[in-house]
Amino acid sequence: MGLSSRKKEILQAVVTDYIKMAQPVGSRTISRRYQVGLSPATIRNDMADLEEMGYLLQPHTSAGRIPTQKGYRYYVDELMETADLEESEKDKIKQVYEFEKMRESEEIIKYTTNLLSSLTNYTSLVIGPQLKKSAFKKLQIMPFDNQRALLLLVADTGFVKNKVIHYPQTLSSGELNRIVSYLNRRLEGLTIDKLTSRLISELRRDLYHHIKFLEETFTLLEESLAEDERRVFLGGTTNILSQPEFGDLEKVRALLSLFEQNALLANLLARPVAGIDGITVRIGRENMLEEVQECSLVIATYCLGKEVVGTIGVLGPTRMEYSRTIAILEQIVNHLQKI
Amino acid sequence: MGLSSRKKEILQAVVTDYIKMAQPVGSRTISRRYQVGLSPATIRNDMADLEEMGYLLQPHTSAGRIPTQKGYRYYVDELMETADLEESEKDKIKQVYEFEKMRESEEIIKYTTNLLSSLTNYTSLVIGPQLKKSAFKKLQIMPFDNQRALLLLVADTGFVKNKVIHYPQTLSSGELNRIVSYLNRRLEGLTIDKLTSRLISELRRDLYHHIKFLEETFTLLEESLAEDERRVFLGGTTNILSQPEFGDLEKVRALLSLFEQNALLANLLARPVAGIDGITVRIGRENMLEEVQECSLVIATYCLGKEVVGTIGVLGPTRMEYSRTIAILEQIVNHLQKI
DNA sequence: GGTTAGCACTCTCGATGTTAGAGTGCTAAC
DNA sequence: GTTAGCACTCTAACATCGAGAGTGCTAACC
Repeated sequence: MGLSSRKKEILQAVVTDYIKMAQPVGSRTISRRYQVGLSPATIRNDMADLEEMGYLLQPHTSAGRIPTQKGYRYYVDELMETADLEESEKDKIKQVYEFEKMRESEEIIKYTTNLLSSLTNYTSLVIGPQLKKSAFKKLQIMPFDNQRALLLLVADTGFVKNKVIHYPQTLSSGELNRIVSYLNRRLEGLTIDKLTSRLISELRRDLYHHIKFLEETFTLLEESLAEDERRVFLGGTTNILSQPEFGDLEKVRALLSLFEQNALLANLLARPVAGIDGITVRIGRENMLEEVQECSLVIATYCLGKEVVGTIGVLGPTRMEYSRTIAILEQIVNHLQKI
Repeated sequence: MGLSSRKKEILQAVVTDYIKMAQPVGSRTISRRYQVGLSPATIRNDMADLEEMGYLLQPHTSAGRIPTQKGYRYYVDELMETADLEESEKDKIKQVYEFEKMRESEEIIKYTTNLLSSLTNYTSLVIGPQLKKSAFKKLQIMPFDNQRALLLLVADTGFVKNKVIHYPQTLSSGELNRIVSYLNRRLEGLTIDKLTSRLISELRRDLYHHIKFLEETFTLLEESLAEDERRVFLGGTTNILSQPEFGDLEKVRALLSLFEQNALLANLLARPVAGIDGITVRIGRENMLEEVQECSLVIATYCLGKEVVGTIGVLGPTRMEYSRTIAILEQIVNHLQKI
């Protein structure tokens, strides 16, 4: 892609201006607003070339140009300068995580979504640390009456899953205790994702006379795995409505109903092929879902220790302030890693 | 309000037709579509009267009439006929609750919101059984290491609240156990809303050397109270977008951002002065929040035993299918009560 | 007196026409 | 290779117009 340095400059100017103004940018605008020292006519020639190469397009014959998705991609990969956040913004981030330091993880996630959406003015998506990756700590059964009991599953990261289960009246409390302590012995210290169906059927064999009762227990375990993976927290879903590209109610509808479908969202955030600094940018049609083909998604993953534990992303129009968004994500991930 | 029976008939026709068609209804339409046996001219006269009395209004001089909020109120209170649901709809409701019978309460709530919004095509709001009203079952502390522990609060309805707390290293495990069992003894069987600040300070006095540590425990208790009361589950938030009255993006924005604010929503559903069958209808400006002054809210409460435990509501345009919505709510509440 | 037919009037909505402005592409000069 | 000039194109905004729907009023009718 050997773009001449002048073409790069012009492309950069177009993208920058369009991101800021949300309006097709013409040759005159560039020559006035950016110190390229070129006349509109020259710029026009280069813009015509850039259009032919697929980086720009004209909404109609006599309008300015707007970047294509290819244009944004080139901008993100090659032209974009890294942004600096204002001190006040850095402080804001810092405060949130200092103030909320000792809260449980769901709280942290919620605060993160809010923070992220309010800083970026786009929609934020956060997937928390996965139960999957944390180690099994304890399983406990707490009887209510002689039919129902509360089943608790505790992970060493402080996660708790709970479920009301039914158990056979024939089961004596001594027997129950033996089963529970047996399960605890077998599961001790395992990370949850080791709890495969193989292990489960092994356990089931060992405890075969209580199958029905245990079934519910295992169901909970399996469910927590599946469910946990999919739970996406959203923030600032309305922010995206103030973007001029969403003047159309149909698009809004499509997007909002996507927001109601956790499974799809989880998919959207999944498999980020790490780019620079572990941040991935997906522009328009690079996203698989049709509803967001006019949107861009900036995704970061954060780690505790070595494992990737969470994903955090920002969804905005393709005309997104990429560099700023990336800077904000980096800051936030930094703070999250410390917890 | 002595409306002549003919005027009632006409008012009813206007409301019914407008609810179905979403278009101002004229005198000709009424005389054709409804068998009142009157000429348009007569109807016009009565409509002019109804307008003067404040039940109808004209969007502009030469359009048909639409009901005012006063008109809807009169319709709901006096004219509306109770609707019957289709068998298939009743079945749908039945199936959901049979299939999900044994699930935990959060699941039930989620399924209810979905069911309700899909049946009505409006937005559904559900507040679950309040932790407040359930009885304290057990408090448990599970140490992770010598600084942090997991605090579990279990209610007899199967609710679990959990929090990671920090505790002083100086605290021996024997002492910890004594404290926990002391708290359990004191709290046994109390409903959570009895756990007032008076009781807390009493407990605090008794255990004054461990104040700092316990502080976090009590904070959790108090938080669960407050938080729990506010948690509103939403369903079908996008449904409302397909209503013609929300063609305006600004209204949509206002409404959707309201949906993000749980506290406001909880307030909206609060203090329903029970009407017929425990169902309350709030039309337009009868709602306190500005964002929903062009919406109507139909609220039902459901009970387990004697206490009111939950609230369930439907938010739609003032031009809502009141009778149908009420019928659906009644059905669902019936099923909920059985659980 | 209540009801109806007739008619002139009003207002909206969509289609059509017009204009100003922005931006282009091309050509010719620098 | 760059620039100035100019004719051309397209959109967005505004005004104009006619059709259609529905009204209010008046006068006739039962």
